[in-house]
Amino acid sequence: MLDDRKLAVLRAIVEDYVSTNEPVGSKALAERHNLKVSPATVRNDMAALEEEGYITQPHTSAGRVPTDKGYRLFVDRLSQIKPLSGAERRAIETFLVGAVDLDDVVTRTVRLLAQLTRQVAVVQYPTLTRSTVRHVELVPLTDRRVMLVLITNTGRVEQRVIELPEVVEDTRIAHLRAVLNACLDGCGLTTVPELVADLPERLPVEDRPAVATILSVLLETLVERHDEKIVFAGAANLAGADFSTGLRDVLEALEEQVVLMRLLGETSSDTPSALTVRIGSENPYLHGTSIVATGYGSGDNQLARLGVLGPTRMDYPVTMGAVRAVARYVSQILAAS
Amino acid sequence: MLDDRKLAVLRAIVEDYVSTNEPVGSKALAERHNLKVSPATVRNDMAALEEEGYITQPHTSAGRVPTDKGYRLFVDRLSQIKPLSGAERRAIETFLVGAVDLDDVVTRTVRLLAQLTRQVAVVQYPTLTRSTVRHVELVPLTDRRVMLVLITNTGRVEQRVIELPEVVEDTRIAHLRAVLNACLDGCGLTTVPELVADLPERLPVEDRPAVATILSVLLETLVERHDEKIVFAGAANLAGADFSTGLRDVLEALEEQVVLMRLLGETSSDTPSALTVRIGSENPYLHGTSIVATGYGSGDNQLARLGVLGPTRMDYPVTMGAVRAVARYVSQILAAS
DNA sequence: TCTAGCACTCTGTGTTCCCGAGTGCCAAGT
DNA sequence: ACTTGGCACTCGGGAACACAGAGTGCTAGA
Repeated sequence: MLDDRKLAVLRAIVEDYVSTNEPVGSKALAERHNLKVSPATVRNDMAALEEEGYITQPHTSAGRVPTDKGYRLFVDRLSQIKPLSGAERRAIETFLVGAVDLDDVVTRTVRLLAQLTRQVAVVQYPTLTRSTVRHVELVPLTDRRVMLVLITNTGRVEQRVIELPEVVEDTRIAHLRAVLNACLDGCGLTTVPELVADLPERLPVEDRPAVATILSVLLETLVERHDEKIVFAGAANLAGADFSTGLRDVLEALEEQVVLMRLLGETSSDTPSALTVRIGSENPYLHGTSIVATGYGSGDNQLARLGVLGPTRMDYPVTMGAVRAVARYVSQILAAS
Repeated sequence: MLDDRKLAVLRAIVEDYVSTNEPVGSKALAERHNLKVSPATVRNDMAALEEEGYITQPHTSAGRVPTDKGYRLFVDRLSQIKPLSGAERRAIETFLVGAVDLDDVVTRTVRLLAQLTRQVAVVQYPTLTRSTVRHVELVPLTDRRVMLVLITNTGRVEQRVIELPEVVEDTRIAHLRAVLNACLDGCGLTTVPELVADLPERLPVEDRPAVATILSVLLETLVERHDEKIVFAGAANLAGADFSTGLRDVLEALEEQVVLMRLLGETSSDTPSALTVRIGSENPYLHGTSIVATGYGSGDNQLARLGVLGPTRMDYPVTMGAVRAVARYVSQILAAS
């Protein structure tokens, strides 16, 4: 059905269209790529490719443009991920080195990725799910208020101000802190609920109301942040490219955490570290845009996802290379800290 | 030079142009607003206004459009800030109530403001300068690493991982923590440097290298965050409006902290709580856009600034009302917590 | 199976034309 | 001294039209 030459033609069409942004005709194709056949032959192949739904023509007398299906075939079988240049590698290193905390790592990463791909970069904050408790802190503020600070092994810090139901002395707070840390230090966040379940019973009865309040806030913090924060950068790169779906829709999606989450997520959960490419109408919500994403995190402990979003007409090999490289570097940085 | 009627004409021109986005002609003007004069008279006034530079015409046979100078006069003398409707007030309250921490307050505020004004909202994080230390925490991670956590009275939390030059026992860390808190608790951040200056000398000599390291990181944290974080929301609202300066430039400015800072800031520092309106070419960097901003924070303790950014052709009375109202509510929330 | 030739079909562009909104100015009216 | 109606003028933008050029599909021949 699709012999080698037809595939070569498809590849050429995708490459030309991506670089010129204009429908590509048979003549130009036969010249620029050294297929050693005439335009007429190319035309026949194009007719076949169109028949199969890999390409289409905007109007009767125009060149051909790849369809989503065409891009899909191109990504799956006709292209290979392009590794970064040395200069780009160095840029990544200098950019990420010197990040002072997790916030900083995420911010730098998303900007870096946007700059590298000249598209919109999206980075999900590392999820709490797989991380462990490094320290729990209870800071007395007044005699009725304490601040709960939760520090995880990924460097994330969560804090909450808690109104206590009754006055609690500082020494008791200090005791409770010690108990909590003894109980939770180093434990996975998902196991926290069971670990603290019997805690009130092991403490003096007069402390129980306060403990209950504190624990409920602690648990709430865990669940609440379970749906994660996502940041993006490079919106300016949208200005040039035109989307079939309005620019407005894209910008709205970017600011809508939930939508963004679904765009990034929805991965084949068996291999989270693999590159996911979602092309055009394969996406929920935003048709007309493509997404290249991957998980990051050290080794088998995948923390979250990052990726870029751009027009369907994007340079997939280069973009995939950049996303993969950045994910690796960030994983490395996070593992080291 | 400018009698009352001419001013009324200018006001009418601004209002019509803002609502229709089309150059407004003498006939339509005389009809829609009940100036009780004929189009011809209006034309004479328009000629005078144009002479003075308050309005201009895109081409010879078109209606008039306000100039930056015209908007300036309108804002300063011809309009009054429009208070919010009851529904809008309630929206603000329900939106801001239930924010769990400072991050959350800022995030909700910026979204609220964007939604309310249908433009791009910008909020600067409360600055550390005027705030005070509520608690300093030192958490041992390994025997060579500690985490420094700084909590301020505005609910802000800064953390840093510190590599110590030598192994330090946990008890010493605990002691140092106590010393630091005794020394700094409740003090203004700006006074921290002097307060800790003689600290190494008051401690055992063998601890001094570690203390020096920790203090340097602490001081660095203070200065570094002095230039502040800024967030924005509502970029989707840019999609409709067209800017004379390219959309791309605006998006780039939004992602460039430094530029955004200068746009928000640069206020008459004597009355930080007053509304600042910067119109078109009055802005640095982004001509063709206007900015309505104000300081927020409790009473005389102005913490930071917030505002909105939009096309020069914006509804100033409404926008100013929204900005002022949101700033007040946020100040209230922050003061209460 | 490939190639060359040919007639056909479009889009995009440049040209021309014309309508109408809006203006500026002048002379007459209050 | 201001206001008003009248009038000629200007200019942008849309409609109508022609046309060149790129690209295609098809058929016949190598």
